[in-house]
Amino acid sequence: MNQQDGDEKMSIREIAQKAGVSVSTVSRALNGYSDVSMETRKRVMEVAREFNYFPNAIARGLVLRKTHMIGLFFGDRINSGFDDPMYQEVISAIRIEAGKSGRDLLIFANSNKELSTYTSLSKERGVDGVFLILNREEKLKKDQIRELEKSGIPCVSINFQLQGDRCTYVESNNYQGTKDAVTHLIRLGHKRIAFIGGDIYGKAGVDRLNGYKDALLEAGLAYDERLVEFCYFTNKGARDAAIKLQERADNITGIFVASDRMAVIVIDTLRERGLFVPSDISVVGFDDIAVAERSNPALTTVRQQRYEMGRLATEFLNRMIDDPDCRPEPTTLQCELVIRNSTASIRV
Amino acid sequence: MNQQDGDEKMSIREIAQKAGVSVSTVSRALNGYSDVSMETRKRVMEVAREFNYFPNAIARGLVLRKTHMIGLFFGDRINSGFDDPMYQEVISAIRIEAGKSGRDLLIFANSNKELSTYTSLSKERGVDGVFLILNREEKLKKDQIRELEKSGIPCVSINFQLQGDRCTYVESNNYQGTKDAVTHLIRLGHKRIAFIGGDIYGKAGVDRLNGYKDALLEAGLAYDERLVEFCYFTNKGARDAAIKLQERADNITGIFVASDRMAVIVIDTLRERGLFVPSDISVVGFDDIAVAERSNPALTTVRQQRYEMGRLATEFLNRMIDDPDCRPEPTTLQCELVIRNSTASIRV
DNA sequence: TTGTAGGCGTTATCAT
DNA sequence: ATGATAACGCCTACAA
Repeated sequence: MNQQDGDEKMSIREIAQKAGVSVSTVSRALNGYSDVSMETRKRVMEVAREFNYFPNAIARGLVLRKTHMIGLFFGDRINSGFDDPMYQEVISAIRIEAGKSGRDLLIFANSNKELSTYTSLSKERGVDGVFLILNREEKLKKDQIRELEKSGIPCVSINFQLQGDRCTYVESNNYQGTKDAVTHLIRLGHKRIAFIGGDIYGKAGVDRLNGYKDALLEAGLAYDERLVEFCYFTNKGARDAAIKLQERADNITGIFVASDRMAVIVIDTLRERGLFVPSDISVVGFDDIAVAERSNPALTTVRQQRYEMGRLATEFLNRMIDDPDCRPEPTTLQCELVIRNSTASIRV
Repeated sequence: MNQQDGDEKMSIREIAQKAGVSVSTVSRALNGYSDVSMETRKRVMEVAREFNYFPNAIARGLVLRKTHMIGLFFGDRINSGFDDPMYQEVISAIRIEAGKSGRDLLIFANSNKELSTYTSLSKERGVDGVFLILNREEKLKKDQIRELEKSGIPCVSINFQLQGDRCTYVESNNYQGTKDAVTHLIRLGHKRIAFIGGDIYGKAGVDRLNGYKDALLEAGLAYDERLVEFCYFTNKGARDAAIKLQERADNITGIFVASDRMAVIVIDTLRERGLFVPSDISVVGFDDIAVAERSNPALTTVRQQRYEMGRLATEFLNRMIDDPDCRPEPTTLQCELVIRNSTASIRV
């Protein structure tokens, strides 16, 4: 009705009409097929531009079975996804890298679908592939994960294991990172070193515990169960763990904590109880998020390559999407120990 | 081909067949229409569950013209979206609240579409509404924003103005927040107070500058242009601004900085130049992100209601999507001055 | 209460 | 080089 602007509904049909060609010719011209005359193509492109026409991605997705959308599953509010500074940067990298290859991101958010699974949700939305960024969910939703592994949907996870023909994962070297951290404490003269882990159910958790054990072993230090606590990456968990540890085992002089967020809470808790870091106790964290550098004392921690994790994960997913037979090897990224002021030589 | 599991393609047709009814009956049964017998409905639902059937959202979107997806436009890498801790929490809130009303989030990421606009991208994907979380883009992409305002697409922006029948926005009270911060400095005895703004082009920037000016005015202090600097919320910008200010105007004893991230850099820069906070200079930031509390000295700052911004924005967008005639009033949320250790009484 | 048929906007196949 | 036409999976008149 409106002859001024190319607004409102503009379908391929109107473009065809305005350009005086058939619908299929428009499609071919716009999609860069070769079997269309220069002249026609030019005219079609002009009309399309003039009326500000872009093909409807929904209709296209229906027939092509490809949406150029990548799905993103997060864990719960506290532990991952948008709310964890560590994963935020991974996601940010994913967004940028996925964008470079012409894809958008679909964040699965709908919480009214109790019966749905990762697989059914992915199929409903028709995403070309998915990222899994979870934490405790890997234990809680084991069945869903198995289903997804077998679904044939290209899938990459961060910091936990996924196995299947069309799955792979990118992780940090949690073993080495933890071992380096604990060895650092040992070199500073610490012998009673505690371990506060996030969880013990996934590969990452196990790797970290093993890194801790092996560091002790190599230094000829005995492994003592009473020095080990787990909590689900929550503030309260960290606090309780610190207290429990301190009540259960005295003369602890060093603590490895599985995340910077928890490490900071541990330091607060110790301080409340009259123990100062690093003069009384040394603390080393994990992740190297922004607060680590700024907190007081500045945190000694294990840096994960956040951007690279996201970049590589995206590269892997892209490859799997583009080639059905490709299954990139799971990859482990090195961590780097960043020494700041929360660790010090043991007092003599 | 596979008679064991309900995997692979399951369309409404197969369900209809298995249930011994027509396609339309399945559709009606699953969508809770009343004109279908209890018996039939039950059978259909059973078959659907058994074969793990969920209607394809793409096909559905095509015919219904509703995707239950909400689009999200971010600014560039540095300033907003996933990379700014302040906006991350807003986005997190959006995700949760949108999820409650049964919608998923589409993050526009594709960077190979130079010719596209917010409007064309939104129409292509068929999102039901969009959020705009920008910063400097509001200046750079003015035309696109105008187009979007007129497009009829429900749209809510955060911390900047949007006008149109189907647009609204949620902002912080940037004027009052800034005024409170500067007044706080004045009460501490400061008279030479500088202002480092993020930008001056949007309403938020202007409001903050006005808050600064009015605080001075009410205290009978003169406004001095040489005490005002702008930078685009970048680390380098903050650093340069601090240096410029210090070289241009001596005896500054207080600085208002438009974001915590910049405030922290300003403090670093001053320290490098032999000026200590708060003993030599008081600094107050904006946002109250996580580092503010932990940084050294802990930052006095203006807290924005991040979760509430996201929640309210989502509520507004939901309303506009559900009711074409609804246009929620733009809303301004109060800020709270959080006093910590980066501000102190002026030395006598 | 149920089935039939048309259409949502696009691409792909097959003619021409 | 171009044009009909049949999908893609679903919903919704309309008819029965």
